[in-house]
Amino acid sequence: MKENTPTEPKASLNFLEQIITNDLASKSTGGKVHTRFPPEPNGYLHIGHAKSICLNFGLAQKFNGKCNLRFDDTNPTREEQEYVDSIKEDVRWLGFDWEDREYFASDYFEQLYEFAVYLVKKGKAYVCAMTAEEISAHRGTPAIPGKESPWRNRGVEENLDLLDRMRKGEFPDGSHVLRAKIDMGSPNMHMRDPVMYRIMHAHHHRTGDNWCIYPMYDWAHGQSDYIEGITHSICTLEFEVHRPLYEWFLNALDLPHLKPRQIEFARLNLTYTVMSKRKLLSLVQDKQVKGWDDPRMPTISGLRRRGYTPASIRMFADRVGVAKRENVIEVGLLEHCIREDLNKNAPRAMAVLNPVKLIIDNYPEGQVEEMPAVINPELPENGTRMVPFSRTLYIEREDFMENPPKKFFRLAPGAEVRLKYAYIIRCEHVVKDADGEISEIHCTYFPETRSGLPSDKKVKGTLHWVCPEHALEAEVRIYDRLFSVPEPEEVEDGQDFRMHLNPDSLKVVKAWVEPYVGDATAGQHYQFERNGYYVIDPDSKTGHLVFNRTVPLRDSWTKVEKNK
RNA sequence: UGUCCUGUGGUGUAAUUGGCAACACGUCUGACUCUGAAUCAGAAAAGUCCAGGUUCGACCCCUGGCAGGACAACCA
Repeated sequence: MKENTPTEPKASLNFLEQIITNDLASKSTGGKVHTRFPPEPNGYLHIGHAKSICLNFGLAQKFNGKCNLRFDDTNPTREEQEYVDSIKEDVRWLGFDWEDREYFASDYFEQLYEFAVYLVKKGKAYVCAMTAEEISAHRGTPAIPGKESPWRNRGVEENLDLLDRMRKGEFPDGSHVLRAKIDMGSPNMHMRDPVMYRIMHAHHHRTGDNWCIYPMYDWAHGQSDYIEGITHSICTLEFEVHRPLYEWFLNALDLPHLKPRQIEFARLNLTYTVMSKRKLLSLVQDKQVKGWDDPRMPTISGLRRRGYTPASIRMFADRVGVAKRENVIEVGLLEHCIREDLNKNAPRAMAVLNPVKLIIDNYPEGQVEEMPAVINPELPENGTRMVPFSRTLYIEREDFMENPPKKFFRLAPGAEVRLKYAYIIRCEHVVKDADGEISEIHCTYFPETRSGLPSDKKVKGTLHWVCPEHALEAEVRIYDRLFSVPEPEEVEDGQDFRMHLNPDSLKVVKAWVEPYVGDATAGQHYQFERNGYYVIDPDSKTGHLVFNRTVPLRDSWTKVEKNK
């Protein structure tokens, strides 16, 4: 089937594009742009990472450069192959290609070690035997300068020997570290002799037991960027204070080639959402959600299962923009992006989620008509599907009111509406059960108003419907926002963000859907007309359809009602 | 009582570098409609954190405040 692919030109440049444009003009990066997306494989990617992925790969695309995928795997105690796999799947799913440039910081361990030896020989690094607690105590606070380590002025030969023995495994964890010799009095904490290597006798997912010393982030990252020929190393704001250190290492190494430059941007925040890995993990562990790919999670795998498309997420990343100021994006924008994509591309179907029986008294018993229905009015060339119509139907319970308010365009005693793709009907009377609940709505139909026939008869409302005889039963999972307040992380001391969990974030209902969706497979999107966008969940099996609600249609009627 | 970063409609991002603020989402009207969707037309909404200064002219430059954020893992 044909699909709509939205593209939009962008006039002005964001601050990253401006920097790159200038660098290109001045040839300061050799006329090249080379970025990287550097996840640590210790968890699942979320929508915030998607922003970074779109930024890094997008910038490379826009300026005819390249973008690497690099796993920042310098801490063997937290990282696993499982995460490497999920990250690759997510980046690929988002639509980006790192070609053969799949790298791991752990590939550079040997090179990094040689760099470290160089710094030791230059007198710019030393082995320190203080405990973690002592180092911490000596470091001071942001407002109070630190004190120098007693080991700071050891000779080069001794440092070399100690470093060598650290690598060989002669020392237990925590007994020594290699530190850069910078300035314990620096107002920047990160410059107070930062740790470069720590001893960890741990098995690494890629290097196995080859190493028992592992580089710290600050020591590994910039040098990895350099090794890969990265020109613009784009990261989030919290690394801003690390930049002097990033540059210090690169300078101290007296490197022959072009040095990368670190540029920071403000991370994504979303209303009604938490984004920190720790908090997301706690939701999984406490079983508040069913896993990392629960459709309520802001993880890429969760959004995918929810029914978000790669195009919608890319569009979102484009529209939120990039800057250096803290921001909180309204989820409404994300929802708008998926609606825009799905409106243009998702086939329509009729589904009734909360049925009430409707009987057309003057329609021949036993007769079934196949009504042609447009698959997608935005893509008329995709044709029509046939929907069976009969004397007894299901319509949505909320589409009928015995005592309707004014401007209620739906069904009510004496009122006329169109059944979409079929006939105009008039409600004659209702039948109630013992509890006073409406069990049948009786109507008459006007044969000359059959869809497609010329008829002057006009009605204000159009209802969707389903024929119980032919409809398929389905499980529908109606998802809503996971949190009930815009900023769930804003809690008072002693309170927990989980107090803001939305108790109604998932409702499971039984529904009836028209037959033509029957042979669709997991991941297929639909618009249930007048209701919302849905996607077939991987749990779906033949004979047991499962749909997830991605997002409801905009609804100005219930909005009007609510505002009363 | 340290260092660094950031302050533009409700939200986010612009203003081609000093020429009286634009776009998107949202909101509100109205049109159209066999989806109360989509689409189309229109409106309200900031005078750019504050106070000075430079200038014919400041969101943009200078000075001083104020507010918010980041930084004290052998995490990334």
